[in-house]
Amino acid sequence: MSAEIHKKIRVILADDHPVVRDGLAAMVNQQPDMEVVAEAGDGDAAIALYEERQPDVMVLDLRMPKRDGLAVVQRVMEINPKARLLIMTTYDGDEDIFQCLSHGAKGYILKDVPRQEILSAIRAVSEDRPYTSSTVAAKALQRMAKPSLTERELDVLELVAQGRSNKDIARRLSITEGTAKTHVKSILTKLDAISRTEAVAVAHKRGLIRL
Amino acid sequence: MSAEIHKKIRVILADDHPVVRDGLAAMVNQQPDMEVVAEAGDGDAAIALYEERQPDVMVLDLRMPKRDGLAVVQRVMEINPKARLLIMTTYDGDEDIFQCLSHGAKGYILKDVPRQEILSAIRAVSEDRPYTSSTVAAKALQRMAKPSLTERELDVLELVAQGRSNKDIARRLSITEGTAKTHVKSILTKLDAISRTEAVAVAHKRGLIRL
DNA sequence: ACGCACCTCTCCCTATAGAGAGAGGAATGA
DNA sequence: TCATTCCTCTCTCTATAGGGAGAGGTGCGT
Repeated sequence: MSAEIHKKIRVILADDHPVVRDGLAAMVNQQPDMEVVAEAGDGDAAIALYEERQPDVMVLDLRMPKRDGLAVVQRVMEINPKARLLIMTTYDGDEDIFQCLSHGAKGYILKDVPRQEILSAIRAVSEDRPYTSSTVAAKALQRMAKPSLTERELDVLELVAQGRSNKDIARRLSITEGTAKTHVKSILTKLDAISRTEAVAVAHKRGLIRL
Repeated sequence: MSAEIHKKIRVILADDHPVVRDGLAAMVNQQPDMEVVAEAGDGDAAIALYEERQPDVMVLDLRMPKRDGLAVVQRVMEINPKARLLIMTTYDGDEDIFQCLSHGAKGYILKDVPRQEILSAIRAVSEDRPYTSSTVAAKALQRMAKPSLTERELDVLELVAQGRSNKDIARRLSITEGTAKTHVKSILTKLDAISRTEAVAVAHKRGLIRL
């Protein structure tokens, strides 16, 4: 083996699909300048392995069992504010992108990008350079111009998305029906929707809710 | 243990994520009894390559550009009613499973299964034995007890899911509002939902609509 | 102490949704 | 031919949704 002066980029892969981990690991380990030091199949494992192995880069899927990618980003950034995290996922909703990037993820790419781009992204992030494709970045910028929902509104939105009536929502949240309507109304306004069903469609597209 | 004079199982992989194809291809090619003879990144390519290479097994993702997995199943079964297709996807809705299996797919597995199970499934399907994990099979059976939506109802459902009003739906489908309401009503009955928003939630869970 | 955002509640009003009970025409297959 | 399913349309009636315009309480940061 040729003695490299520089250390290899140490990578952790976190994705709940074994096949994806295999594919990525093979790609990464084939590169002379990087290596996979651990793999995680859920969010808790990702956090534990991050602390244990202190990798240069962690590649994260968003939807994982136990703890989703965003929660992992938040926790890891608490542990190490200089962590270098690359989100690699199929979800391209404004909200997911915006939340991950604003919580400190260094890059965000979609799973359908060509092999080479994934490796470029890992290298960029390892050097603390942000890597986000232009379409993804555009969505994050769009999202910044949109009003955020409050926590309570998100509570209500989730129930609306389940098809609950205002009366039902009120009961579940221990508020009056009128208050539930008030929340629904501001949700409609913020999402620029005419009906609750349209609000659900918009919210889903933006990644505000997971059905 | 009979001498292995048999030809290898010839496999085509169809998935729009290069990483997944890589992972699968590596796994398959590592086996002594199977080999990948082609890879497709979209539905049209999958069909074209199937005809050209006549593989023993085609592994299919459901959501692909140009033509989705179900459409590929339908087309390939027309071309060759004895085709051996294995669906490998993240979507576990009743409808997807039911439709694929009833159109002749031999197996249906989820992407989060362990490596070994994927290989077992490919071997089973290559021998024309059905392979479907118990939880997936259970959903297909559940689905059989549920009423199907008509084509027109699916048209309406899609617009309902976009948040359109009955009046709007009527305009777009060139029918009266009353007729739109009739369709919505039977959708609600068939999906066992109280409101249109709940119907959308149920339809999404079952895989009747893609948001 | 003040503004500010949020959550809560109220009253009134109109538009829409959804239940119920039909009925006619077209296509399909037994 | 007959039975069935689907699509279309009509009617009435009630419940719910959603717009408008407030107002009182909290907690927060300045």
